[in-house]
Amino acid sequence: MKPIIVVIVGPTASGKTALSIELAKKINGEIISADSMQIYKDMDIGTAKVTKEEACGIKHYLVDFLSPDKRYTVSDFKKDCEQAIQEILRKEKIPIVVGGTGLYINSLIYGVEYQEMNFDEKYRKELMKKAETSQGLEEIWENACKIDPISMKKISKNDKKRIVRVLEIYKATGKTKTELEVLSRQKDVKYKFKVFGINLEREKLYEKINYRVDLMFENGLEKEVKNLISKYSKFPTAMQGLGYKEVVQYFYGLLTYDEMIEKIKQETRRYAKRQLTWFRRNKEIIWLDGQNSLQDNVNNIIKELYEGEGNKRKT
RNA sequence: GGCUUCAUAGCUCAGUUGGUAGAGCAGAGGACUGAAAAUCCUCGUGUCAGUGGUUCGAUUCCACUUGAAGCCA
Repeated sequence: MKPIIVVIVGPTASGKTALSIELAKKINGEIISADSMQIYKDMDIGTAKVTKEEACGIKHYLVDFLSPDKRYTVSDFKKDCEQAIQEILRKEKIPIVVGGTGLYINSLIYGVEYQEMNFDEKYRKELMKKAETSQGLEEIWENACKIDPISMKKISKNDKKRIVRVLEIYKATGKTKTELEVLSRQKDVKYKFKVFGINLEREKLYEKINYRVDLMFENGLEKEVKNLISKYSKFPTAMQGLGYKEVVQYFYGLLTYDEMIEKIKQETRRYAKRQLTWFRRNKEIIWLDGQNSLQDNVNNIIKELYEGEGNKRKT
């Protein structure tokens, strides 16, 4: 029988961290983060990383382990996450995967298999440069259509990143994105995932987000960003983090202090909306009301896990 | 108190030489397989401040009322 893995998703500021820790205490679990920004070291406040006190001694995996000048991708996550799952299971504990990065979550629960592939930075830069002009963009769009018309049906003419990706895949592997996706779905999923989603009324969620951004500044986000840019010289992905780029713009005088705060709040609200769109698509998610008490939601989760087991035994 | 200007979508404002209106922002929905906190797609009816008048017809012209801003006392 496949081991059960608990997965908790939800938009930013919905209360995933607190819930996962309470749950871990109750069911003897350990936590694996599925968050594309919390992986980075020296980025604590802006990513709302768990603090030592919050963690209550519960072990967290895939948090705070990578230098911000390093690249990290879904395929790395998939590999690292499965390794962490193995390790937790070996200790006879229950893995709890928690995070808001939908792409990472999907790679895990749908068992996407990634082939070995080298990243060609020069080629990407070349393509991105071409894509800057509308003529160049048109050109690479046509190339991509010739290589992989099936994938291109779903990709907008303006979606630079995805067009570039189609070309990158072909250059690196000689296969099309469509072919790779077929290969990626060949293996069975190794575990049984129970996915829980936290949701809140939109207004309540936005209030929490706004409050959290204010708190980040009280806790010294500016100082954190200052330290970050003095310590590292390049940020292939870390500077995509919400909050970080806006503080940098503020340092350069491109935004006033108030504009910076408002922009971070707004971008975070939009991000939360995108996350909800992503998770709502997954019809297997069991939704929890973020306004319930932690204990209630922990109990709801445990009940679902137990019922799942019970059904298995009967059949 | 007098004069002037303004009053249109949640906000900032266009516009209609009289035939009931449209941008940006905000917001909403969606997509998503190696950058994903990224990237991209779609969506605009609102007593055109109120009341009356002129007119076949007024958000547009006129009068008054209300509110805001400015100038003069």
